[in-house]
Amino acid sequence: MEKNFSKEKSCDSCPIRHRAVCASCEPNELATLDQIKTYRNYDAGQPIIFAGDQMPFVGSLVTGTATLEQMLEDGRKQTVGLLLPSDFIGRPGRELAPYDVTAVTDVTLCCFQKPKFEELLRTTPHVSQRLLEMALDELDAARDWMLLLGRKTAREKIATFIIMIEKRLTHPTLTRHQNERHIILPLTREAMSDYLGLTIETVSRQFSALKKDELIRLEGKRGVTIPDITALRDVAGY
Amino acid sequence: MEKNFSKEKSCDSCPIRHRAVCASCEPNELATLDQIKTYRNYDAGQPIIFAGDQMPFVGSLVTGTATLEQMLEDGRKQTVGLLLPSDFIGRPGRELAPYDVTAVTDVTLCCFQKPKFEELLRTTPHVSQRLLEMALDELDAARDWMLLLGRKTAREKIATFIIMIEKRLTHPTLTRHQNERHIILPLTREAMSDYLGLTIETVSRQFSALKKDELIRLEGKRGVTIPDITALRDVAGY
DNA sequence: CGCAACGTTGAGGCGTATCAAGCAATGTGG
DNA sequence: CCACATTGCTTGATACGCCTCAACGTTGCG
Repeated sequence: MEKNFSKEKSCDSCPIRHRAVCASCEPNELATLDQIKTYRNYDAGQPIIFAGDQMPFVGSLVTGTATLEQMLEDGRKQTVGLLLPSDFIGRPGRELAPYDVTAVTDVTLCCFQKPKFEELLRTTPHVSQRLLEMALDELDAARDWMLLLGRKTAREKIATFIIMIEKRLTHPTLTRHQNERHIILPLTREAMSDYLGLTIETVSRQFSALKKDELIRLEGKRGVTIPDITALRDVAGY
Repeated sequence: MEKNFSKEKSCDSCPIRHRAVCASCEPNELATLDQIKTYRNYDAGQPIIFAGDQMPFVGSLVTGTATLEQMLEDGRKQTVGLLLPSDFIGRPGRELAPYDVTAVTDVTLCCFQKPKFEELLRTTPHVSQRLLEMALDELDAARDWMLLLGRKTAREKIATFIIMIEKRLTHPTLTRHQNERHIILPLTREAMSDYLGLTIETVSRQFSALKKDELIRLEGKRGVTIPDITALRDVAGY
């Protein structure tokens, strides 16, 4: 498992350099960040943060996929955020973690000690502006997901999820045949069910139904080919 | 209907002075805000902003209640945010409104011209810090609502909603008998159903059921007495 | 091979949506 | 002041989508 990042890597070669919280930093600001950053690795399935615990750090997800999740006492679980490379983890100005964070694939984080990062926020407007921008984007994403959870059918939920993953994982430059797309799902059926407010069985059934209607093809457990993405977009209700 | 604010009111006597985006402003910063603010009034039911339209201003809700809502083509609607006094409306750095904003009671806004407010954000760290803080709070609220929409039963949804309204509207100083509370619902049954991802009929039935179980008493259409708020909290699943 | 983890499929039940009727409060015009 | 319409809410009967429980299939690994 050595596609992980070593502690010595510089920000210049960082794959999320231009999308993460550091995106709009000047070279000198980047140098400051460079000094206080540490990489951490987690294996698939490992917890990263527990809800209610002290948060030792904030940071950016560099590689892999993680989920933000919330539970009810009786075990019902809802995933409230999907963290992909460049997403920010943690909240400056708050002691305790509000949600569980779990690695769903192997994960590398670029972490900053919280007090030092908060200091930076006060002195580096580029960082605090970028963080506000990212927080507002996440707020929009959360609100879009509220429409899905509250009003969409199981079929629409699955279609919306596939479209969303395609949008976030596919490079816009690499267009294949006009409308065909191919993705590797970053989540298991169970993780998808927690994200979509469904059961694992319903997720499975809807994947089968979309396949039967030739809106998707399945390759193994994780691979999905979308022969006509506009057709799938119609099913998603945008 | 002259509980509305006149354009001449100063920030000193503003009811949301210490909770809104201006909360941590110094007197001189407040003076700047004072110069660029305008009050606007809307009647109950009136639209404030349409999704997709140019946003002419940003601002704070001073009095009344408004909703942020999103619609699917076929008319299904989901309320994605409840705006109460001190909440911020609009997003600096974005041209178009992402959601419809509707006044559900008579509403007064304290508006700032967008370009001038954005200028202020760059020059007044107290404002941008406060805005980040508020955005992160809203993000947490949206994520808590995702748990409700994705995993809670209709009964739990109604109980959670009542608890949430009680928390946001009741002054913490004014405690009545230990566990008894009284609220005036700011929303109609229909607006509640859109917020909770239910139908109006289900909302009505669950209110009746909670009443039958003596967890609430209903006074007219909008009044609710909660004889034992801890009991209701148990029903809400917190 | 045997087992564990993940996924699929089927049968039946439950909770909420849908459709429909009626009630209470409020407003309107003759 | 009364007939009538309107709006917001409640209640009932029925339908249906998703959940629950259960069995089975597939893949990967010790």
